Amino acid sequence: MGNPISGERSAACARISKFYNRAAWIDGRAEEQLEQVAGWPGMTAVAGFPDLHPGRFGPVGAAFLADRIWPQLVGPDIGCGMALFRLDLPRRRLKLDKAARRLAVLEDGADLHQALAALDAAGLTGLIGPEALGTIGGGNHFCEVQVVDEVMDHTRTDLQKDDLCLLVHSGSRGRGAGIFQGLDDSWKQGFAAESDAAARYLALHDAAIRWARVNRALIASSASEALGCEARLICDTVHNHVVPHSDSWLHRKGAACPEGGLVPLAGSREAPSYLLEVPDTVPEALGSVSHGAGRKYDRSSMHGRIRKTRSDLAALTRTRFGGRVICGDRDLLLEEAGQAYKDPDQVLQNLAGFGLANAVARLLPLVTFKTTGGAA
DNA sequence: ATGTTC
Repeated sequence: MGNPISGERSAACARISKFYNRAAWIDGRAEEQLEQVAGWPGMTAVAGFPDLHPGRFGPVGAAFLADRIWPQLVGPDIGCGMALFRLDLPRRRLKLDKAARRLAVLEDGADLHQALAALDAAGLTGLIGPEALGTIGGGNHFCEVQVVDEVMDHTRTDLQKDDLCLLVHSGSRGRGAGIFQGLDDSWKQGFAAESDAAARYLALHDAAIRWARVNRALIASSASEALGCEARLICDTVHNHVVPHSDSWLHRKGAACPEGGLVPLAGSREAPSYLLEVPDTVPEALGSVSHGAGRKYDRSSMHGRIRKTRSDLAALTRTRFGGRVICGDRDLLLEEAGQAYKDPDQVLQNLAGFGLANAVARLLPLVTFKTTGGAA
């Protein structure tokens, strides 16, 4: 990665706060990245969370406070986030294989009329189009039916054990990536807060954020319609964005911004997810918290960790909870295997230990939808 | 991450 300003030595390193202990699985390269970014010009504070892992331009699972805007600390998927919905479908009415088949409608995206109406309601008409709206995308994105396994704090939710939920992880699809790639090279040194380049970036960024929220809502709408029920939003939290924060700019990269004091923490297809309450009482955490378990192993290394026989790959489509995984892309199926991710219970233990979050509910995966198609 | 693509 390296400091993007060659030759310029930063006067001082930002304050670095690490919210994990020795028991946490942290890749040394991610910590090196955290320390390097802390030395970038104008950086005043950085926070690393227990899901920390290496990224392209800096670590993922971290928040960065600076006097300028660094688009690479938001990354290409501007507006990516996790939205959790409650489904008004009794668990006994969910047939896993039938649900798995019906969720294939997500491959098509949203109905065009519905998409245009949703964009209009979000004030995006004329700013950003409906193409790919309602689609999940690739990588770590998914739409997952989950069941509430236990409610730990009934004061923060009306969820009950055995309720069904939908967790949607998606972002701005090609929009954010296009915005990032379309920037002139001056982004490599950060945008001065008052510059025209910053204003142009922020306008596009804000539209991508809103588009990504609409995208998650439409994914949930399509999924719940396919399952014959309705989805009610619990919270929708963004984890890739830059926002004003105490006279500076707060960058979140794989670090969630709570909504109504709540955040979903995604586990994996082989591990629980959690609904967290975030008291926001630790200023060094920069109003942020983990959005998931975090990768343990990078994508390429997963190809050497799992055998690719027909039966080994078939085993990846069933989970230890008896759940289903729909992923017609063989590479993606193993790159996103449960073992590629850290233990969410360990992540939660660290967050709770530092006073950043408490578990409200534990949810188990039942149907993890990625894609029907892809590589043969 | 990606209207990515050997």
